[in-house]
Amino acid sequence: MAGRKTTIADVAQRAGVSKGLVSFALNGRPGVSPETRERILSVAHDMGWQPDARARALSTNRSLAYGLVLSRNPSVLSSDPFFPTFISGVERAISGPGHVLVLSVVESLERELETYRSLLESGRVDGVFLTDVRRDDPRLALVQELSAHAVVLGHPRVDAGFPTLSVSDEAALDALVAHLVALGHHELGLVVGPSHMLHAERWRDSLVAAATTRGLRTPRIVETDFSAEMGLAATRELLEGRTPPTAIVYANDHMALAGLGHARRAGIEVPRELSIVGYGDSDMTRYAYPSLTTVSVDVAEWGYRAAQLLMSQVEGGTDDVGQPPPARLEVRESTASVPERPVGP
Amino acid sequence: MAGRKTTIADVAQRAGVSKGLVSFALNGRPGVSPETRERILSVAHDMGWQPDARARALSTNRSLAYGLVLSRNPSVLSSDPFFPTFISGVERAISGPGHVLVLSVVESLERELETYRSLLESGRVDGVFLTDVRRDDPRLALVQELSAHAVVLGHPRVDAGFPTLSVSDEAALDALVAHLVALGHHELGLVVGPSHMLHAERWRDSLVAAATTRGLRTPRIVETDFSAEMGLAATRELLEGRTPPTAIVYANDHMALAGLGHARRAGIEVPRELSIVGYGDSDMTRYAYPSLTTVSVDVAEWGYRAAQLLMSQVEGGTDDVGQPPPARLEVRESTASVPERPVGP
DNA sequence: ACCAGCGTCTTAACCGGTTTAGAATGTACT
DNA sequence: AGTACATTCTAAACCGGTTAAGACGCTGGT
Repeated sequence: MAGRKTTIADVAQRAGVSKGLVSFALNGRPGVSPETRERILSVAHDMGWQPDARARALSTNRSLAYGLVLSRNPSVLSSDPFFPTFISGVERAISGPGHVLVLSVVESLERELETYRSLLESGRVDGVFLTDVRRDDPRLALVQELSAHAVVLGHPRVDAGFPTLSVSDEAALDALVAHLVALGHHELGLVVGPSHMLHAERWRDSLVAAATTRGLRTPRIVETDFSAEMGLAATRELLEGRTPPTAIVYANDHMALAGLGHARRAGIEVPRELSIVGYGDSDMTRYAYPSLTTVSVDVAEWGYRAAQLLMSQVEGGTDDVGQPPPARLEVRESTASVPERPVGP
Repeated sequence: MAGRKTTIADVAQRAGVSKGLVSFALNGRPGVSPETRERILSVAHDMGWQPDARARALSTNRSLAYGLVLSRNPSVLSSDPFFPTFISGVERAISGPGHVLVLSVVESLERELETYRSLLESGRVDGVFLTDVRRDDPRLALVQELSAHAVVLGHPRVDAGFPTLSVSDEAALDALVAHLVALGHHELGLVVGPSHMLHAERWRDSLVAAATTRGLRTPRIVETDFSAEMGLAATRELLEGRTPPTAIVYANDHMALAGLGHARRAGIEVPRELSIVGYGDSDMTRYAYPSLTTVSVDVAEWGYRAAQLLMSQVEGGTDDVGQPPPARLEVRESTASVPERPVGP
């Protein structure tokens, strides 16, 4: 009894009109008399008609789908709150109009590029999100070559012709440095992300700039891949130096938490002997002890706007959805006055 | 100069054959002479032909896409390592064959059901993953009604006719209880997930069973929604009771970490005065201080097999991919001998 | 009475693949 | 030579929608 799915032709036959008219009626286009439209709609409803996404995609040359490809390695990905949050924002924007997100996780940059290419060339998606933009990122060239739609997440330093959406965090980072300076800190340590990622580079530059304009020495910098493991190693490296920093700022929260764990294990009291600062304001920063001072970024809103921007790009509109709200400093328990004597052996 | 995408018809014309034959050649089907096949393939390659996923989906009635709908609230989702890890496993299985994952995040159970329905009815996906199965879960009826393909993540207690894939954890949970008993613990606290979720219920039952068979009193149980926030509240509730437990087992790692934070804040030393156990073995358990004793679940492998199973279901095959490896107890620093005197005021 | 113009509806092509029926050709067998 | 059969290929229908072009009837103006 299940039978075949009811198609637009079934509806047309039952309503006694042509396929084309049914299509017009269902899409609310003019040229259908009110009574007929009414009848078609009710027949379609009675028959439980649902549009076939594939057929529609083929004839309109629109999939109503958007692609996101993640190339972070699984272990970083698992503890990174960015993507789940970002995605939930994206969904909030696209699910209303019935659009859909195609997500891909890959293990290498080559596969990442291939995946973007195949998603776009096969017409599976109408546009893509580009996150973690790198220097000379081949994805920008690819998207341009395919003259596809894209939204870049990151900072406008990227000179590609794509709309860009970024959370401005200079002010928050400057406020953070001001906060640390007010607490008496002179020696900052920075645990940064991979320098080939533009946003990691920019984050570092913002902090260095804030530090120097506020009269601090150039911070010690250790580069990581954003993983908790490297966050831990970076912490150790910083603390074992000749003049260990009295405050360490991490490029994400879980590296900061790993650093916090290391400090405690090494018998260093946080924040009395060492101040620790995260980035992102993920859920766990609130529940750690001490709770983590961090920089709050409204990632869901970022995703929401990025999706809106991408949709409007595809529609050909030039809607300006506006930039997401700037980052905010969130002072919690992990930062305090600098200890009287430097930490260390 | 970009021009239109090259279609199969372009290739046919250039190779001097019919559309149909090109299709046969490209799909490696018999009935094409070796030389012609060769020629067609090389022409297709030269012209940079790529199949159009939409057209193929329409004519084959297969989208080569699979759906996953998450209905957890964004804050839980952001710190939950399950899904990113699961998804990375899924991707590893499906991306080879060129299939794709459609991900959706919704805010309510009604929307969840609607989303599954629309994904399946519109033909956007060929099958779905069902996670977090609940009692009388309407999704099972839905999938059956649509006679769609699905793989259930969770335990075979579900009597639906769908293939089920679950990580067996009874042995690990029993080993965990044995471990705690060996350390002298008598009073266990359990921080469980929502009781309407079958796997939460099952997790609780397994632990209660292990506890009673090992001669412990029935553990105190507090139910949560898996969020760190409720994990914290549950910890407080347990510790403020008349006879507080000497060990608390949490249904996931980030609740355990929140509990750990609370204990430390309350001046309770872990593990000297209180043992804490997580579940899932997420990355952060290693980097916390003390590092968290937990139950290790190979979620990526679970996702990998689930995807394989789903693909084989859709192909009509009855491949048995086998169950994922069982959970393992991972003893770290957060469990130790029971304190001489009970904790508390 | 005629034509213009409008609103309503149908026809048929089209999107880019897959697939079935059958044509054309060659080979083997009787 | 005639038939049976396999191989290779073509033509055309089909998947389920969208959409351009045009048919048809009605109204109103002259």
